[in-house]
Amino acid sequence: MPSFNPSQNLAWLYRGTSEIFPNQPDSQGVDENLVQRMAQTERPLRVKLGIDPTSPDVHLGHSIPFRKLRAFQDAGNTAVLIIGDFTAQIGDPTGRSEVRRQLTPEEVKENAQTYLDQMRPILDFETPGRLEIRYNSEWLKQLDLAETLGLLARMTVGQMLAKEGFAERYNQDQPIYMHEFMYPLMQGYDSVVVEADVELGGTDQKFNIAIGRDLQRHFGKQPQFGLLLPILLGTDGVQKMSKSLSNAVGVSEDALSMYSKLEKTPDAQLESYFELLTNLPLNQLSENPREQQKQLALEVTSHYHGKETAQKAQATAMGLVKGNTTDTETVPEFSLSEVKFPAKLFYLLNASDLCKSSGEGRRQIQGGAVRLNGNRITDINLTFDSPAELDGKTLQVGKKKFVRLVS
RNA sequence: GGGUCGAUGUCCGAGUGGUUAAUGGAGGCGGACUGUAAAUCCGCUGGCUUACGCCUACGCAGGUUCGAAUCCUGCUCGACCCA
Repeated sequence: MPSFNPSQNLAWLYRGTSEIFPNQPDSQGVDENLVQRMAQTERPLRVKLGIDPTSPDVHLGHSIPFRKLRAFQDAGNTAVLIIGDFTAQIGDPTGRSEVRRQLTPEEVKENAQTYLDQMRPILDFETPGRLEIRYNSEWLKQLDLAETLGLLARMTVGQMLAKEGFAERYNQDQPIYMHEFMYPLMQGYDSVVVEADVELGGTDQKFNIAIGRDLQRHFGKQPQFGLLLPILLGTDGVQKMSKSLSNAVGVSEDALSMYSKLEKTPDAQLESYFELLTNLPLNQLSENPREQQKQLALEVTSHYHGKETAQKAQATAMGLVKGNTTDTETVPEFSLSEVKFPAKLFYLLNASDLCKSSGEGRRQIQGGAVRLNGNRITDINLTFDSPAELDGKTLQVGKKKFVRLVS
């Protein structure tokens, strides 16, 4: 049973929350005031979060609703995680998404598993009754045409076209396929089936979550609350965090690169990163932005790698900047055994993934970005005859990409 | 179903027979500066371990030409208008 008490500190609920709806703080109604719903419901609330199993790469942006979900778990509620294996075929039409390839059940399962593994540091998987995982193909696959039409009949074309993603695409003369209109309805139907009390999502999910409420009412269920969380901006501080925009910090990245990326968080981004990615009290942060960057990087890296590793990463990162290549414990290794010698330097850059192509490797060398053990190298044709020449040395591109060469 | 227009590199967008990986912008990467931030300035921004060379590129497939992203034919896809 939830041990919720309205008088207790609700900071965990509101921290980093963009909007809760419906929201009538003065109301005693369990359908209008989430606090009342929590207080008056004699069972754990069912808090729903849907995930898209198309890409198994999870970054800090994805972690935000999970962190909130964890907070609900800790308050005694049940996290209902929906794996959107059926909806994944369509894709949420917020962007310019198109028809997607249907994933095989095996792929879905594998992606979902990978996804969950990466969320392990965040979510409570252990406590009985705190986590429920469902695949939405379980019920969506069963819908027949009559039922589907019933769902479609809940919405007008005008309402659909008012949705953010659709409106933009419509105005930009981009194609919108009929079946994409089904996405919000299917997501809403998920809420009906799992009897969600609360659905978490980014602010871009408001429309979909609202439809969930409509459908729940239509099917005679108690409507859910929507709890919206801000979309995390990427490390560029401009666009939302996304792997394809290469401004993301992956939750499964090694400690050093995670630390290094977060350490250069733009000043303007610091506060929201602290608010959304840590539990640190915001009024106790250092005044100095440089110190804040370090604190943030250390804190978040600790979540995923443990405090000790995070501290080592910090020490290594600070050392590497100064050209110190001795304390390289947390620097990823690259084995020279797969390389054919003699080997050109630019080839090594490519092979070790420091550069995306050997062409880029050449350019980086020309641009003065490449260092070996801290010494800048500008000779494009530099060639090494044997692994022995390189064993134990640190190869670096730019300020944050390092690799330790081992034979 | 008919008509009109359109499809170019990560994105936007020039180019409408001829040195050319293809103007420009954005973004990205790198350098200087700095606080591994911002701002600013500068450079790079298809691929290839044998690089004054080879390969792949302007929706797809053919064709015309010494030569095409640019011309022709067919196809695919999109937008708009008409039905």
